[in-house]
Amino acid sequence: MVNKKVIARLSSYRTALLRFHELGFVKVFSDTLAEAVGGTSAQVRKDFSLFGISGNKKGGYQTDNLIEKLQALLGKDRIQSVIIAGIGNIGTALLKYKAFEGEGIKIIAGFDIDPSKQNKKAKVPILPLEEMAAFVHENEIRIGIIAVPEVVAQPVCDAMVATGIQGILNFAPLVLRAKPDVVINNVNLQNELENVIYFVNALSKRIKSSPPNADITD
Amino acid sequence: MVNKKVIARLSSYRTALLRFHELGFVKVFSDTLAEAVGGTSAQVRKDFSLFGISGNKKGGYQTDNLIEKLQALLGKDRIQSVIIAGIGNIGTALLKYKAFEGEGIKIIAGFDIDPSKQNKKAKVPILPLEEMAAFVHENEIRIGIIAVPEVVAQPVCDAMVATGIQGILNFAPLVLRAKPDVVINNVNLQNELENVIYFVNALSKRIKSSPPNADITD
DNA sequence: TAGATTGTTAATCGATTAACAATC
DNA sequence: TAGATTGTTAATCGATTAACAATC
Repeated sequence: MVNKKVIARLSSYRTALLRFHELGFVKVFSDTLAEAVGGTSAQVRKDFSLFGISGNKKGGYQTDNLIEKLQALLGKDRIQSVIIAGIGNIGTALLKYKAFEGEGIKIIAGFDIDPSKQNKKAKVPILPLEEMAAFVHENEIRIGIIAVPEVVAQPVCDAMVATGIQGILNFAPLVLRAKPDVVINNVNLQNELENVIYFVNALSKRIKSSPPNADITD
Repeated sequence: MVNKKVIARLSSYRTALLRFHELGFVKVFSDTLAEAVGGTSAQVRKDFSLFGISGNKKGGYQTDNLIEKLQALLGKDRIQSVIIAGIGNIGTALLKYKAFEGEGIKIIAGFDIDPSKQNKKAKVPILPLEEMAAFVHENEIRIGIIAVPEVVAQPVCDAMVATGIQGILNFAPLVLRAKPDVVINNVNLQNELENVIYFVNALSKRIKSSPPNADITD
């Protein structure tokens, strides 16, 4: 059963492995990797076997080989070109986000209705929304980021899907709907912060009142 | 068992309910709410019962009463003051993020080592990191956001925890460690995008090759 | 009242972990 | 070889859903 959580762990393994590789580790054990990401060795092995990744019965896993396989699974073996709709606060931050560059993620164009934000000549051109379809076709883009205001997020999503985009990372604070063969990952910054707020409150209440309660899990 | 996922659903219920309230709904059924957030009615009722929220055996739930209870649980019944460390791309975006304002989340100060970013006189002052402890104490801040570069994220986290901050929303691309009574929510933008990339690839491969496979779940 | 909906228990489903045979 | 580690199966754990008695 491959779900979001498994893939998130794969990302974590990869990050840890890059560090191990940097440190000169030629091989790595499920145990070591588990400790690095805060999991169990059984889960590490299970996850790998799910993707047909195997190690050596005694010698663990070859670090570079393992990294390569994870890179391929996560699409890190080539540059991923994406577009972004909405050049506001979040959109601008993502456009300039350094960490994406080193990770093979390239935002190759932005789209916004506001003419004052448009700039066809910039290194990363900012274009009017109407040009999105043509751009997506011409550049064979499959993935888009939505960072527009809430009220226009669903129509912008519909427009993206209409161009043939297959995956969307959404920062607008609502759950976008699309046909089932489009992958949508909703990141809601308010909700993430609300989550922290809830558990901080719950924890401090617990200290004040009596019943100890270790129920807060992920 | 209260975990992150339950609280995330509470946030979703709240958003849906605000819309229903706007539309003039006085009461709402578990069924309606479930449909709005893409869940089941049983789960809605289960979630509520977990927090001692009850409705009427026939009449469903009172919309305004329900909203109020969720607000209180999610800390929306008062202004939540937070600070942010790292005034780079992400940090700046969050500082200006409109959606926070309307949601009772107030970033009341930023911290950065770069003197060119500091500005004690701004409406939201940007201060040197060394002043964080004093500021946190003076203003009784319990929640911080980390948006600093990866290499300094853990030390900044340690510094925050040392000031007494109890909850952290982390955007640096690594899993922060802290003592167990500190709540940490890691949001890794690269990983979120990697997730989309993986499923887009997996989906397109599936179309090309034969075995249909509905295994991609959340 | 009859019908509809809640609240909760029991059943199911899925994900994680423990355990151990295979084997390098 | 002896010891250690993988790969996988079975056991456990936890979360979701189905079902239904209570009841408005």
